[in-house]
Formats: sequence, C-alpha cells, structure tokens
Amino acid sequence: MAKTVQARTLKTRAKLLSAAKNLIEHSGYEALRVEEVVLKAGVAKGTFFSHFKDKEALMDQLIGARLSEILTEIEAGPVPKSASDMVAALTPFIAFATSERYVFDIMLRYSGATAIQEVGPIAQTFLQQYELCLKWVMNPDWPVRDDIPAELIAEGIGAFLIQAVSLQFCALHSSVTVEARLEPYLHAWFK
Amino acid sequence: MAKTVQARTLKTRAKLLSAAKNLIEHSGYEALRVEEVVLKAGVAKGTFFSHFKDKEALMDQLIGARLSEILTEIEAGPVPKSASDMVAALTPFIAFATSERYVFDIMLRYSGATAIQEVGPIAQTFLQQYELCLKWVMNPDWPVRDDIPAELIAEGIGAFLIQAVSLQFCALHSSVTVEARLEPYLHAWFK
DNA sequence: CTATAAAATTGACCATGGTCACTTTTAGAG
DNA sequence: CTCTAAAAGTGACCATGGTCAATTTTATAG
Repeated sequence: MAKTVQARTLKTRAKLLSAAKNLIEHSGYEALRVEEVVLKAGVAKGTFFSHFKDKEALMDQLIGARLSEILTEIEAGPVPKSASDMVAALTPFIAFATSERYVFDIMLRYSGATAIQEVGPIAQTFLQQYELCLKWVMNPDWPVRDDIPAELIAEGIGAFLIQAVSLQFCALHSSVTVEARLEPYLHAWFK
Repeated sequence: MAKTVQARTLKTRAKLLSAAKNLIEHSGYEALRVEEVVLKAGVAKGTFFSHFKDKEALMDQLIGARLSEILTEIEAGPVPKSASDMVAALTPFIAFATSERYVFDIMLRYSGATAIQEVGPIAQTFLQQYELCLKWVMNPDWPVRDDIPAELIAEGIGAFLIQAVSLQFCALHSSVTVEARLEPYLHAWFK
C-alpha cells in the first residue's frame, strides 16, 4: 500500500492549527500550552506530536504564516522612494517582530533552515523579505549606492532589521523606536 | 541584621560553576543538565536555583565569560588594517559562536539585556565587541568611510557578524565560511 | 555562651514538553 | 462484504527545568 494521506489527517491538523490560533489570539504566543491546544482540538497529546515535530514547529508554522501575510501586504504596496519611506513600509513587520520577545526569539532561531535541506515557514519569510528589499533596491530611480551589489544591500537590510529589533529589546536603548534606529543604518546604503 | 553574604555562598557558587564547566568541557553546552551539575557539585537542586535564576542564567555567565576572554585576547592583538585583517582578527569569536547552535541561540537571546536595567555577561561582551570595533574604526589610518559616524559603523559590524553567523547555520549557505561571508559586508564600510 | 533572626540549603513536588507501545480507523485487494 | 496492512490516534509514562515550605547553618546582640 502506498503512503497515502487520509482526509482525516488534514482535518485533525486543521483542528490543531485552529485551536492554537484561537488560544494565541486570546493570550499570545508565549502562553501557548500544548496541553490546551489538544484539549481544545479534542485530540490526544500524542496526536499533536505526530503532526508537529515539537511545539516550536507549530510556532514556525503560525508565526511564519503571519509574517508571510504581512510581507505580502507590504509587497502589494507602493515601492518606497527613500530610507524613511522604506522604514515606514516595513513598520508592520517590525511591529509583529517586537510584539513579543518570544516571537522574535522564534524568528531568530528559525531564520535559517532548521533541519538540513529544509526551509521552514519562517526561513521562507526571510527569503521573501530579502527578495522584497532586492526588488526595491534594484529600482532604477532608487538612490542606492552602485558600488555594492544589490544582493548584498538587500542582505544587509535584513541584518540591520534584526539588529534594530534586538537593540529594541535591550533595556539600554529602549527609548528609541526600532524605526528611528533602522533609518541611519539604511542611509549607509545610499549615495 | 544587615544583608550579609556568607563565605559559604561563594564556595557553593564556585562549586556549581566548576562542576558546570567540567561537564561542559566534556560534552558541550547543550548537553548540560542541572541535575548533573548539582550532583557533581554535591548540593541540592534548590540550591542551584537560589544561585542562578534559571539554567540559562548559568549559561549567560559561562558563555559570557568565555566570550569576554576571547575578546580580551583579540583586543590585546594588533589593530587590523583592512577588512580581511579584521575578519581574521574576529575568527576566534566566530569560531566560538558557531561551535554549537545552542551557544549562538543563547548569545542572541542574551545579546540585549534580559531584565530591565540589568546587563548580563553576554550583553556586556556585545558592548565590548562594539567598543573594540569602534576603536579599530576610529584609527586615523583606517580606510573607513567618513560620511558615516564611527559609532554606526561599529554597530553595523556587530549586525553583520550576527547575520553572517546566522546564515552559516542556514543549510542553504553552509558551503561558505562565516569569514568569507562577513568580508563583503565589511567592504561596504570602506572607501 | 546562648538566643535568635537572617541567610543558605534541602528535596519532595509540580509543570510541561515530548515518547512510544498499543488500539482504532481507513483504504483497497480479493 | 470481509480481511489485512498501513495510517492515524491514544494516553500512560518519562525527562527535565523550576518551586517552595520546612530545615539547617551562620552571625551577632546581649
């Protein structure tokens, strides 16, 4: 018998995801307990772990999906025309990344692929973010430095984003917004 | 009676740290179990947690101490004269950061201060690294861009470091060394 | 030296993520 | 329709980090 995926599987998975989403909507990501998810989904604990490698894999799914939504929405918007435009455009992404320390921790842990040869949902959004910035930066009337490859600039923006959010979580600099912190970095890529 | 710290406290703390160090030397950071630490130190489990807020606080201490050693050694060396020099100088730091995924995760989580108004050992090493890079970059015969504040460049180097190590842990790019990945970023700061 | 309050330590206990041998369900061959 | 093997699901159980009321040790006032 070939390895088939039964309809039941998809239904159970959907129940788990929906239960998790509801719980998170109510009390945030960090407070999520596997016990509560399976209770609400009406399945046994073991079932959870036959659908997700571990609790963080579920988080990867959920946070990844949310980030992708946000980036897709940003992508649909106008191409920014300056550093501050760019920062403004990225604001929803930043807002989500800073919404909970736990969320940012998961983002960092999953920003690279977790297992070899596997790119998880969050890792994919980092690629999406890279490509979005690359698109912006390759815009011909964009005043970006031409002595640096566009790919490097796009990657660098990702690095600066992480840095700015990290510093936000650092008590030492919390009076400055992430956006204000990000902008001077971006200027370094401009002519 | 005033709040005094008994000699016993220091002794117990030292026993715990030494036990942990031995265990880590033998099987790495990730494999460390609190249970084993207290067994080896000859104290009860509760004692551990009256000395360290949680297991990660111990890791913050140990990893922070190691990072500080490494940075202090780098600081004692010659001031690098180019991007590749700089990358070469940072190699011991990178080697430790990439030695275990777990170590890098802890570094990221603690890179900002954890609690408000408190800078932990790892967070301090990020400051140390920032100041080291600042010192290098402010060297008058250093060919760095002068249209960007030295402080920003130093901060940016930190961001690039993290980015390069993160990508190292990403299966997609693991064929390139961290050093090779870091260098082109650094060139962006040069004239 | 003794009494006593603060400091330090203890270990049974809890919370929660994760495992796995077993049971139930399902798809499809005959 | 029945039989069977794979797929899916179950829940008792384990691993491990962390808690806290009770106990022991220490410093020092009198």
